[in-house]
Amino acid sequence: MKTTQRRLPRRIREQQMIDAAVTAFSRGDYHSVRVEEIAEAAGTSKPTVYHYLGSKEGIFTACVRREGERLIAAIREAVHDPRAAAGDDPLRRGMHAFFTFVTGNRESWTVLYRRAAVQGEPFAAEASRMRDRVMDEVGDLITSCTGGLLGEHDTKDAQLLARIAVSTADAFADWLLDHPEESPDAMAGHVTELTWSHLRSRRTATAL
Amino acid sequence: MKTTQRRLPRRIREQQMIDAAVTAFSRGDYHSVRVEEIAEAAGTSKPTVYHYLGSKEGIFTACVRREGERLIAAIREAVHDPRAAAGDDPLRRGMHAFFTFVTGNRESWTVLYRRAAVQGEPFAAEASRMRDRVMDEVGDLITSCTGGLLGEHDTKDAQLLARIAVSTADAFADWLLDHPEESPDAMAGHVTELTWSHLRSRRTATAL
Amino acid sequence: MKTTQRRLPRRIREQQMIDAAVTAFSRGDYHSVRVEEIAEAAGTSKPTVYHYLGSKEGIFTACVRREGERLIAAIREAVHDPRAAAGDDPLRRGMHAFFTFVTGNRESWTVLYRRAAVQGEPFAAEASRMRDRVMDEVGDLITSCTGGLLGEHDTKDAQLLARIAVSTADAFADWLLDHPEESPDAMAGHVTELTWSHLRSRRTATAL
Amino acid sequence: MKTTQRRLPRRIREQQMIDAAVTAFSRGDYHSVRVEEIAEAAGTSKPTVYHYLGSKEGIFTACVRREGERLIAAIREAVHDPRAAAGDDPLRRGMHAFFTFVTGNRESWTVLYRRAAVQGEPFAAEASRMRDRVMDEVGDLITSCTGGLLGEHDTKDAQLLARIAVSTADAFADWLLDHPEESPDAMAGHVTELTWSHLRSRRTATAL
DNA sequence: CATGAATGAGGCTTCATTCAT
DNA sequence: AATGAATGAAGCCTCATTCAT
Repeated sequence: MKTTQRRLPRRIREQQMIDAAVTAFSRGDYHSVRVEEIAEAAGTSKPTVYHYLGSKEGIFTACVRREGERLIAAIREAVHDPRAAAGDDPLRRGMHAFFTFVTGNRESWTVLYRRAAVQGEPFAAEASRMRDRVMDEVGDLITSCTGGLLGEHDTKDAQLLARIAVSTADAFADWLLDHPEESPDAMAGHVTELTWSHLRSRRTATAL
Repeated sequence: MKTTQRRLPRRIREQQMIDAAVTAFSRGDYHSVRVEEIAEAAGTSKPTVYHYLGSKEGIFTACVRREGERLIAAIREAVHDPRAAAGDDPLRRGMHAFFTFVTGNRESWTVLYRRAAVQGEPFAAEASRMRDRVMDEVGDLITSCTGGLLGEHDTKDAQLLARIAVSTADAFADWLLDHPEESPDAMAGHVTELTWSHLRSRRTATAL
Repeated sequence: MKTTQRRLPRRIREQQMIDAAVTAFSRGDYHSVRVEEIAEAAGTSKPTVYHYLGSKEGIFTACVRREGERLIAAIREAVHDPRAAAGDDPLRRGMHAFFTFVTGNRESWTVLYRRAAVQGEPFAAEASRMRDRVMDEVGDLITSCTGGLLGEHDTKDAQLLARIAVSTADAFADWLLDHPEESPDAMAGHVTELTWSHLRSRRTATAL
Repeated sequence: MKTTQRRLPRRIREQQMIDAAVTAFSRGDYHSVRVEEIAEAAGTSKPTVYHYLGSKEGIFTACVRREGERLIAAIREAVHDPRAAAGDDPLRRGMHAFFTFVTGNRESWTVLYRRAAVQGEPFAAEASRMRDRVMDEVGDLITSCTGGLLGEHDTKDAQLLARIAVSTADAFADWLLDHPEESPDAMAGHVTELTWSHLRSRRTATAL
């Protein structure tokens, strides 16, 4: 029984396409993905995909944009969550949301983080930009939650810490894949812990 | 005037080809690299490349193998360096060698670490194997240098720490690209520092 | 704000479509024109265009037919113009009308004269037929206005002269594009002049 | 029996390709020609065509260039022919060579003269340039052979006359296709005759 | 050893055309 | 009357790979 409908409104089809594309691009390099496989997975044909998303690069860009925005939104919502307990740590909440996204949306994360690291290919430009925006978001999170802790070079230090946090989260997420017995929540705690620990060690060091 | 010689002995030509290929594969996906461009960069023609390395996959495999072995050898040599001072920390020396390789051989590292992260492509198998061997090497390094510190789950914990160390090193190396004012040596120290710090924090935690 | 009206009577919409199509077909080959662009320029959608004109070939045919008839009608009206002065030369009037059309309706003329010169394409059949009808019209004009001047092979000679007149008019029209300082009227006079001059020279030549 | 050889030197294959392409482009619009048909007609495969000529546009450009140069060379050789009789008219010789080319190389002429008249397509740029060069060549021919006859606006007038001569030759050549009984030589004579007759009529007119 | 010549296979993209509403 | 949705078919171009010299 095919559940995929014929004749869907554009908005829905477009999302299905991006869903399929995220999966495809997470599985292999940009160049190893064939547009046809995306079309089939989305229950349509190549021409429709081109009609909506313009080009293979357009497909990729749409993926990166949608998933990047989702991740950033997830972090922000967690940080500003009005239901959070009063004494709760916003940095912890933000990092938790971040790690939850990274582990719970492997495919999105792979596209965002891994596929951006290619030089000189036009399709990588958007990915690279989005990668930076994500890094900045985490950096801002750290900055805004640790005022004063970092000393003079706040922004720069926060950026480096953000990179470390992100790559650590990535390593943890990878680890989870091979070790399903571990609890993601515990892992999330550790990412936050490590970040805090780095922060504390910065207090004594004049510069990293 | 071409400086590349005609009629070189096989071993030399092969190395030139692999040099060219590492550069090429570091610049973009496996699929975005054309065999012809490798041949040209190596100062030969396509048929010769095929004669020596067999296929595109063979070229890639040769790259991964050579660079992987070089990295592993570099770590081992540093750890067992007979010229090292008596009180010197072997873990520190090993991590330093590792980080030195990662930053000093960007192209090799990119091929080794980034191009391996693709599923379902035959060419990725060797890379994935080599990636694991590198992780294991770092894991062994940690294990052998911290006997007792990690508690019961020594090996497993060491592996996780190795992953974090490697991904952190990768993040630092990236950071260096955007911040040339930082000293690679200082960064190397920090990678080691962070690893140690994680190790210490493990002593108190019941399980990661 | 779209100025094109929705829900127009069929005849009007059809004319708008043909207008748009003539413009489109004058700009490039038959094959370089997309039906969608015609639909858009006509303020409708593709299905409507198909509903009215049947197929791309149908669109092209409609253009050729309409513009061809317009040109022929223009010549005839000029020749038989009841308001023309008594001693006026009908050949001159006809040639003038012809040239006026050619320069004043560049797009129509381009479709009629240039797009017909393709072999083996079904869409060219109608254009070719219309091209011949136009030639014949000019040939008839010459024949009917110069009875006796041409000698025995009247019709054949008139046809050749018609071809020369037409291609000369085309050359003049092209020339006008690059030299806006020239007056179309003067050019029209010259086309007629040249035709007359050829006619006179035929009188003495035994055979062209 | 296939006469086409496998494994030909590049220079030869390239010429065969251009031969095939001229034929193909003369038969229909640029867009109606498929690269594969050119490859087949040249006894090769598409990739080889692309390897040598780069792109469809490159194929077209190569045709226009080669045939244009041939035509221009033919005119020049005829004009400067050292074997020509002393009292012979160079204009007549040049026009004869021109007309001989136009009728004897229908396909080349069609590509040069007809396929250039498309706006806004990149492939037409070279054709347009070559078309102009041919016109200029004929214009120069007229100028250099009629010093003083044209009055003050020599160059401009010569250009207009060149256009008329060319379009007339085109009309004659077309006519010959439908009337094989006519002698090309006689036609060539008429083209020259008409050009001279126009020239003479210019002597009295102050400006065309 | 070395390479110029050649191609099968496959991917991106476009377009005329139809359907269902 | 009108159109948003959808696609089969086809064309341009690239690339890994093989021969024959």
